[in-house]
Amino acid sequence: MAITIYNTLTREKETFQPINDDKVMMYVCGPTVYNYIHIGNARPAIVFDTVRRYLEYKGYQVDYVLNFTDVDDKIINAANEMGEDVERIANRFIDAYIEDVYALGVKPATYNPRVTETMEDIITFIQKLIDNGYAYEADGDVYFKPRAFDGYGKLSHQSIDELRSGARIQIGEKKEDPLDFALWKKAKPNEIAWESPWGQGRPGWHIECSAMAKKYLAETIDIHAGGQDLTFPHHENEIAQSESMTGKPFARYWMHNGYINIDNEKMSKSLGNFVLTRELIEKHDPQVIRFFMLSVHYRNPINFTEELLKSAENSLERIRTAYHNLEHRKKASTNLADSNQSDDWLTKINTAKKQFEHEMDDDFNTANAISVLFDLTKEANVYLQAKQTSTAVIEAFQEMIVSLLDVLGIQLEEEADLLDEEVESLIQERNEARKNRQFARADEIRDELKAKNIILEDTPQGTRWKRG
RNA sequence: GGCGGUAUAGCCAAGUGGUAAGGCAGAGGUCUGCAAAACCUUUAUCACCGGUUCGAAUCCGGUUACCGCCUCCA
Repeated sequence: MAITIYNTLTREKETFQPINDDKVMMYVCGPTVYNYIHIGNARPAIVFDTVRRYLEYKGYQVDYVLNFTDVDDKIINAANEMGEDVERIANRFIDAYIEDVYALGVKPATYNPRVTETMEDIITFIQKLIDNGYAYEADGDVYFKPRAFDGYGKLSHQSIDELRSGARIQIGEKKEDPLDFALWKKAKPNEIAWESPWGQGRPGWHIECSAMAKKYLAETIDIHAGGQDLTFPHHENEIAQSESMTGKPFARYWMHNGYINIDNEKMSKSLGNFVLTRELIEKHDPQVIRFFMLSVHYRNPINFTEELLKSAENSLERIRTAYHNLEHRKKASTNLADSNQSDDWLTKINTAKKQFEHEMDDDFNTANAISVLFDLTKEANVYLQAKQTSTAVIEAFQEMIVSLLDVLGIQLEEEADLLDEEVESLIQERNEARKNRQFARADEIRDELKAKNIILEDTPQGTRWKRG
């Protein structure tokens, strides 16, 4: 079955058909690097990484571009406040971004272009827009004229006149029309700047994405993604710039993720309720954070609370436990079990795979895909109740769990480390005690180990342990 | 004012015409020396009103509440 994607441009789910049969060109708007990222920034990173992983799972080669906005007003302000130069600040927070996001299981992008490294292309791009009559220079600034572009408003589904009547648009002194937006900003004295045909200055915010997508991908790309709030004006402006420049559609599918609220309130700096990703990672397993984010459809809002995160942790633990119980049982398994019966289970496992794909095909419905994982977990647990199990079936369960979790970007912990001799011998001693029905001593040992964070579980196949 | 979103059990969350997935939490049971893990059972007519339909959480109209974008913002 084909993948369908909800396209903001058409407001419909559409069958995904990339320009090239086996390759996908995907562009995701990255961060402006003037601070550590909060969990709202982490959501698109996780969500679109999952989209990318699924596309790869389906056999596509994905060229994934995520840009860093490493020069703009906010960074310049931050630099002034901190008394550092723009480049240092940007580098520091780019490193921090990469650290945070990799901890959350996000794969490295194919390209991470930076504005400061794309200056030539940006300037060429702007010049072409001026030459073609879509933009004009005014005292060292360059502005784009949305009215010159026919399709302006098609992404956010606003008519240009309604936008105009929006009371908050202010007329800049140099703009010919209040809707015009900056492609190039003249440098203030002593401000970081680049040489251009219009004098010293730096790019406006929107032009970088148009230039980078073209440079690293193509004039028409497959998927362009970002947070919901970028729809207007950022993405609308990108479309205007790119399509004015090339005369071709900019992106075929536009994807936008929903917001995160904190305790049912919008996360905002003025409310002081934003949660930095790195602080959260210090306190919580990043895999749990990722699992939590994916437990809601990417277009819906997520409410974040510690309680909900705890609930997600318990949920994920169920899958992990099943995996580890399979691992423990594998040692006692043989391949002598009735093969017909095994085939039934292998069929069930394969059905789960198909179901998982079906859900992911449907606009990356990770919430439902996760429920399929729970179904698979349940099947595995039921299977483990059998007196005799087949190694092949156990391994098939494990492989499927691992491979589906991998699509979601979640890895199970590595093989549990070995216990030291002292603990081993305590477990031995406890088993002896149990054999001799000395339960008081047995329980004592169990409590003792529990205090060391080692939890014992007795099964018909022997005692298994895990870290608490 | 324009555009859009959301309202489903104690909590979270899927579900765009056919009689409510899944998870967490709770209760009862099975298994266990006791636990743990697991399994079984158990908890909803889907914000409200009206309409279309043999049939609607799902379509249409209206109401209410909350939220987002229209200005930097994931």
